[in-house]
Amino acid sequence: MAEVYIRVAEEENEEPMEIPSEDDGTVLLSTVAAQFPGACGLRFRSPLSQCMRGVRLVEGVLHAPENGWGNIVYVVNYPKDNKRKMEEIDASSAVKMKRGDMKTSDLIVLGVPWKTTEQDLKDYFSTFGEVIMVQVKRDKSGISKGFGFVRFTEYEAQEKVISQRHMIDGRWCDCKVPNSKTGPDEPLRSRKVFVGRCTEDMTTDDLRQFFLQYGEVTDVFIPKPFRAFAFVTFADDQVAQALCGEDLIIKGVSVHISNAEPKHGNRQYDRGSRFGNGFGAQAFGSSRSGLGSGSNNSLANFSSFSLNPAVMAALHSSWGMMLANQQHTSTSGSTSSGTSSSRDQGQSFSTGNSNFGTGSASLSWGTGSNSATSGSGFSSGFGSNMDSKSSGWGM
DNA sequence: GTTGAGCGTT
Repeated sequence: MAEVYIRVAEEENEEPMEIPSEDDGTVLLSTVAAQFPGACGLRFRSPLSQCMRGVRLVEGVLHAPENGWGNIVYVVNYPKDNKRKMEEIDASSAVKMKRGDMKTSDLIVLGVPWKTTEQDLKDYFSTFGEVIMVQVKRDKSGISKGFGFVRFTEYEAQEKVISQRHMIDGRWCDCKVPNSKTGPDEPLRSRKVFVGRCTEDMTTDDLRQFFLQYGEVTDVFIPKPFRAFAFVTFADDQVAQALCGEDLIIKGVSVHISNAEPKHGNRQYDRGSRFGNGFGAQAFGSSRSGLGSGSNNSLANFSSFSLNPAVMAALHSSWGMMLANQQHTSTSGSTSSGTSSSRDQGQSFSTGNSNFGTGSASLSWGTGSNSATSGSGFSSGFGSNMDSKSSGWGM
């Protein structure tokens, strides 16, 4: 895929600047931020729905909408919904940059077919960047354990690889930073929430799209077979914590958000994980994102609210809306025949990304008449910057 | 029907 330029502007009708994509067609947030300091994302007006849509952002990489970047103008998102307070933002995003250390690490490759060799893995992953290590884990007799490791030279390649699934020798594989690497230096409080009362028609993409309005989503897990719950992991633990206790409406169904309990056998240290419901006078001690943390004493009174106001707005406005969306978006054939045991490496066809962007407005979440609801309680606290563009953050 | 799969020679 060749490098292209996408048009980006500070506001919808301002003069756009052309910004280069990467070779794989993605655009790095850092590239955007180089021209628009403090930028935290992009949005655009969907030609179909005429609503603003968020550009998918995974670990600093912006992914084109389903039909490519096209010729439309993308609008820069800033923390705190467009009101530039550059000094602060610059400082915090600088911190953020430094913190999200750009070093590569080994990635675990899960679900690798028994027959796949090191060479196969290397051949496959080399399309993303220079591969400096691959291994397939085997038992004493040389039989593959069904997972392996890969390491890239470029961090960009790593991020890209983590952000998608991989078809390797006929199976879908996931790549992640291995458990052994996460935790020690990365605080890793609960960035993950438990989503109870899910219905069977909620796909991982549905959940990802929905929760994107609150913050960057790094993982969605839906147990199979259907068990009426799911897990959603955010990039920012404060977003996750803020949602706990909420009842949110997804596809017309009320789901309940609570803390994800530590997975059995997962020795990640957790702390402060017993919130009953949402906003109890819990000081979220964590603060791994620059937003609203540190230095800004004027927010001290709101310490338990020290979130992105857009999250608050989104939380608040998510009450009465988003009913009416019961249409099942052609995701049939998903969980196909029999339960697959991992022993025989069976794999059900869990359709990857079916309903993104295009599919004629199947997802009208979070958009629409937000501003109508925002007249209530919170507006006093955060004032002007959330009324006109309440949906600007996520979608 | 409200708590997840699988995680590396040491």
